[in-house]
Amino acid sequence: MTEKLKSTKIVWTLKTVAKTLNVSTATISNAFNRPDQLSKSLRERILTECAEIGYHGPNLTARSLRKGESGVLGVLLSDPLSYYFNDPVANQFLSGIAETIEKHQKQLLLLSGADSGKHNSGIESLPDSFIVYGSQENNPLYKRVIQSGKPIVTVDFDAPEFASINIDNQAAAYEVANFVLTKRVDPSAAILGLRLIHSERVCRITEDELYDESESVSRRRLNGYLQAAKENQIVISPEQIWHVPHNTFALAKQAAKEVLSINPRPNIILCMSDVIASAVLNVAAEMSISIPNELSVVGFDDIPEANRTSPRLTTVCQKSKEKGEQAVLMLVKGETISKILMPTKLIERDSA
Amino acid sequence: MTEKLKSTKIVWTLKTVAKTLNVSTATISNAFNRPDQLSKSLRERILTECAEIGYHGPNLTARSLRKGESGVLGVLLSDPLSYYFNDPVANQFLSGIAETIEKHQKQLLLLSGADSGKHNSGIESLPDSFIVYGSQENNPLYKRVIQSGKPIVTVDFDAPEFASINIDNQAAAYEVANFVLTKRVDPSAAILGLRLIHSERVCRITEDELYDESESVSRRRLNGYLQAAKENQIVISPEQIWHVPHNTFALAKQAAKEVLSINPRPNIILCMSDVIASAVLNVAAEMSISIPNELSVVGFDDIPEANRTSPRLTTVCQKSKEKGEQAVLMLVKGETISKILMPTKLIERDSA
DNA sequence: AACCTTAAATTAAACGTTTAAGTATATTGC
DNA sequence: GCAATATACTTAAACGTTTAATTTAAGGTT
Repeated sequence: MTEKLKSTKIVWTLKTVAKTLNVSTATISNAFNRPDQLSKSLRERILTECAEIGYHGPNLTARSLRKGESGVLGVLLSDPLSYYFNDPVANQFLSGIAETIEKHQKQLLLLSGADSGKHNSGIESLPDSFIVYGSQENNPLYKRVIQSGKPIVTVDFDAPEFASINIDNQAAAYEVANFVLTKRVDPSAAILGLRLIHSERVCRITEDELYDESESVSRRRLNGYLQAAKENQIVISPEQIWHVPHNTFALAKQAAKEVLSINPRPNIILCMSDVIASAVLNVAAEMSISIPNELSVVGFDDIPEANRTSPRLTTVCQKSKEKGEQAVLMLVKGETISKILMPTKLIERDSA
Repeated sequence: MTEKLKSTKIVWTLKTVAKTLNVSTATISNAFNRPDQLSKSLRERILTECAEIGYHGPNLTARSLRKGESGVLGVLLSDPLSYYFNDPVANQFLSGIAETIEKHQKQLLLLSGADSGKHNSGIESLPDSFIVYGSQENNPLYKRVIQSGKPIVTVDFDAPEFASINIDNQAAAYEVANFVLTKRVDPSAAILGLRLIHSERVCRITEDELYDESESVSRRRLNGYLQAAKENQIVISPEQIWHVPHNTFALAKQAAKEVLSINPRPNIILCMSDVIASAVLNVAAEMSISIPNELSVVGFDDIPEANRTSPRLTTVCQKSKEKGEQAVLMLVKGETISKILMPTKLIERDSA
C-alpha cells in the first residue's frame, strides 16, 4: 500500500498524512513538535511512516504563519548582495554570523538595500530579528525593518535606539596614523578613504566635503587620521584625500595610481582598508617604489591577506568575525540593549 | 486621526487596514497586487494611507502560503555556511547568483548540509527552486530537496535527472598538467588534491584510494592530471598525492610544507585550486625555493588573487561567477533540462 | 423603459500549520 | 466502587493573505 502511495505523486500535507495514517492532524503535528503529547509507540509509527511516504515535517511557511516566527534571521546590508561576497571584511563578518546561526539552528536571510525596487515585497516580515550592517542612510528597507518592531542589532553603524556592536574607529585610526607619522623623519601623508562621499567614482574630496557631521565608520576614521596629523603638525589637505566608492581591489588600484602619481609624492599613505592598502602595494611594486623605504603604507581591518602581501601590511586588527558572532548571540539571547565596543589592535608588520 | 493610529503600536494586517480605511481586505490586497482591479483614485488613496500608517504591504509568509510560492531561491551547499564566505571560488559563484537574483526580484536563501541536526525543520519547503552546488553525497537535505519535486539546477555536481552546469574538469586538468609536464626537462610531479577522500586531515592517499569511481570534481581533475602524466611517461604514485580536506590557505599551507619537504623534492606541483597553489608559493618563498626555476606550480580556478601573487599563478580559468548567473537564469526561465558545459582556459603566467 | 455590458468593490473559501479546549479512556487513591 | 486525576487523542479556530465567485452600481443600446 505504501508502495502505491509512494509512486502516486501526492504532495503531502498534515491533512493528507493524517487521513492516510488514520489519526488527526494535531497528532501528526505533535509527533513532530511535541513528543510528550502522544504515546511513544504512536509517535514512532507516525515518524517511520512519514519517512516512508516522504513527508519530512510540517511546511515551514504555514508553520511560520501560525506561530508568528520563522526561525530566520535577517541580515540587512546596504549594498547589492554580490558586493559582500567579494569583500574580505564582510566575508569574515558573515562567516561569524553563519557559524553562530548554524549552532542555534536558525536560517540566514541576506537582505540588500538594492531591493528598493520591489517596493511591496514585504520581505522584512519574514525574519524574526535583524542584524543591520553598515550605514543605512538611503536604504528604504531599513525604515521598514525598524517599523516591524522586531529585535535589531546594528553593526558598524550606530542608531541610538538599538543595540550595537562597533569599534572605536577614530581611536584606532588615530593610533595607526600616529604610529606611522612619528616614524618618518619628514612625513607627508595622503589618505585613501572608503566611501567618504556619495560619488560612485574614485576622486579627491573637496574642501566642503571635508566637514561632515555623519557618524559613519569612514568619517570617524578620517577624524582619527586628521587628529594624528594635527598633533604631529602636518597638514593633510583635501587634495590629498581620495574617495574610493567601494572596497574593491580594482577601484583601489585606480586611486592608488592617482595618488602615487602626484608631485611631490607623499611618503605615507593611510588606507581605510587592507584591500585598498594592498592595491597601493601592488601599484607601488609596478612603479618600483620601495616600501617601506620610500613609502609607508598602512591599512585597516587586518584581513588574512594582510599577512601574505609583500611586504606584509602594517594595519589595525579588528575582529570582524567576532562581530558577527556577537551580533547573533545577542539576538538569540534576546539581549538587545547593550552597546558593545570591540577592541582593536595595531599590527606592526613591514609596510610601515 | 492618523496621528493617533500611528502612535498606538498596532501591528497592521490586511484586516485591520481594511477596517481602518473602510474597504474590504480584497481591495487592499488588490491595491498592492492587481492595480487593474480597482479604480485609480481608490488605489492611490489606499497606498498613501498605508504608507502613512506604516503598512508596507502584505505579509510575505501569509502570501507565500496562499500563493504556494515564496520568491525565494534556495542554494544548497554541502559544507557549513561559514566555509563559503571564505572560499574565493564559492564567493564568485555566489556573487553571480546574488547579482542575477537581484535583477529578478527574488530572495536568496543559503542552505547548508550542516543543517542535518534540525531534522524536522522543513526548510526545504520555503524556496520555490534550488541551485545545488557541489557534491552532496551525505547531505540529508539533498534528498529532501529532491523529494520536494521543485525545479533544480546542479552546479559542479552531476545528477542525471537534473539540469546542470559544469566544466570539463578532466580535460582542463589534463591541459594544464600537460603544459607544465612538457615544459620541464626532467619532470617529477606531486599533486595537491582537494577533497579527494573523506578524511578531515591533510594526508597522502593510499594505493586503494587512488581508484574511485566517483564522478566528483576532484576525481575528474585527478584523472586529468594522471592522464597527462601517463602520456608523458612519468609516474605519480599515491605517496606523491596529497589530500587537502578544505580549500583554505591554512590547510593548504600544511600540505605544502609536507610536499616541499620530501626528498627528492618534486619540481612540479599540480594544485587543484588557486588557494592551494598560493599556499605553495607562500611556503616556497619561506624556504627560498625559486619559482619557476626550481619549482613549477600550477593552480586551478583563476581567482582574482592568482594575478597578484608573486610570482603570478599559471592556472586554469573557469568562470565561476557566470556559473552562478547561468544557474539562476535557467531557474527563472523555467529552463531546467539542459546540461551545460562551460569553457575553461589555460592561463599562462609566471609560476610555471 | 427594459435589457445588456462593463466596472468597482465585496464575500468567503482556501493555503498548511499550531494549539487551546474538549472528549474519551485508563489509572489512581481511598 | 466511585470520584479524581492522568493520559492519549481529536476538534476546531486562528495565523494573514489571495482570488474565484458574487453583488452592486453605472452606462449604453435599442
